[in-house]
Amino acid sequence: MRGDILLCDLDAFYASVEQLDHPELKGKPVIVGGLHGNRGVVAACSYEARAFGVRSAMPTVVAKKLCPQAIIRPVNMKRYQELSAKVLNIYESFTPLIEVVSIDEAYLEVGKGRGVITGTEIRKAVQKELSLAVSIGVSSNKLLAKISSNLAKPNGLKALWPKDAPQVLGGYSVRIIPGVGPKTADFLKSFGIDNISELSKYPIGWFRNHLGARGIELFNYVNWVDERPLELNREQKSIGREITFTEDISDKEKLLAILNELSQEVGYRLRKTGFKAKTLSIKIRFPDFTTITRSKTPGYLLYTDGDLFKIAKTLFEELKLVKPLRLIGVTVSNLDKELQLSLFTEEEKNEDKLAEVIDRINEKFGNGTIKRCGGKG
DNA sequence: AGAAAGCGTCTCCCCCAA
DNA sequence: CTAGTTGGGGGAGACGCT
Repeated sequence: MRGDILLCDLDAFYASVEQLDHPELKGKPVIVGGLHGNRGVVAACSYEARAFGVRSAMPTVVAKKLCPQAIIRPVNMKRYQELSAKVLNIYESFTPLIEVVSIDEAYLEVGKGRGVITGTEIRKAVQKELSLAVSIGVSSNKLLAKISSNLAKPNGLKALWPKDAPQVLGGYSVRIIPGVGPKTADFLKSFGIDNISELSKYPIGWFRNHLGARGIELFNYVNWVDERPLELNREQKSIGREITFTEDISDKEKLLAILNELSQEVGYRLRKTGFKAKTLSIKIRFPDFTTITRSKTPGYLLYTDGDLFKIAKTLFEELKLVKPLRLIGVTVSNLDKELQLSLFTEEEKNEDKLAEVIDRINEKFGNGTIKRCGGKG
């Protein structure tokens, strides 16, 4: 039997960091993101801004109408990553069983019956050491931990166990279930289903018939059954870069030049993380917002800027575009770390192999089993 | 009604081979 | 010999997060 599951979610993370780094913003409506000519959207906003109806993903022009006095800050991803790492360090001092979901969110597993006390201590530690608020949901599975973390916000902790869930959650919209977005909610509404207790009346066959494999998962969820284990070593599956132009672009040469830039940026990040890619996709958005992607898996591993751009260019030209574009992007996926031919020098290669061997042995027999004698490490 | 970033992952569908 | 099944890979788009 596994232990208690915690979902730790930093409150209004980007906005809170801005308020932390710029104390004059404390207590004020803050919007992070939202620049980019007049085409920006809100990436994150403080609770003071939310009081005016401002939300993530809202166009800045709309947010400004709702809250003209909001202070708009650019995204400073490096800083957020730095603080996120510090938060993870604190989590690690409580348990080694951590699944990092995103920059501001992680599942933790602790001893059975220890969830509430550990969660309370974690909240205190993060507040004391980093001055950040973290909301925590506690349960015996990931689903209810996630849902109760949302009920705990802002700056709270809530435990919710499967036996209490029907009573506590029955009246809430089906949208509280992660994975039930606007489309699924609309579909359910066409059957007159709005809230959790209505949905939970349907038998498994109904879910299977109407929603397939996803439906069976949803049936389990709405009965508060969720056996998903924590994924402790999640590896990145794709690397991408995209840009929305401040004004639509139709010039093909210009678009190709931008595609080249983006390919180089993706190539740099690919090599920096030691991956090679099997697949490259380009993404294109037209002024009317219709978005398409096209991808290619050329049969050899991609890692040089030249190869990335070559494929991107081919995909772009195959589209025979005539309309102007609003956005263009490049993404690589099917990442491969094993079969890579190193770009490093021979010496660095040996250095890497040695590091790898040491890592393997320590993994197998425990840390500190072997170490390097002097030199690097 | 009008406005809509930049990441990333998931899921559906198709095709092919065993 | 033919039809159905399964599993993997590729491609496209939906979805979710700040």
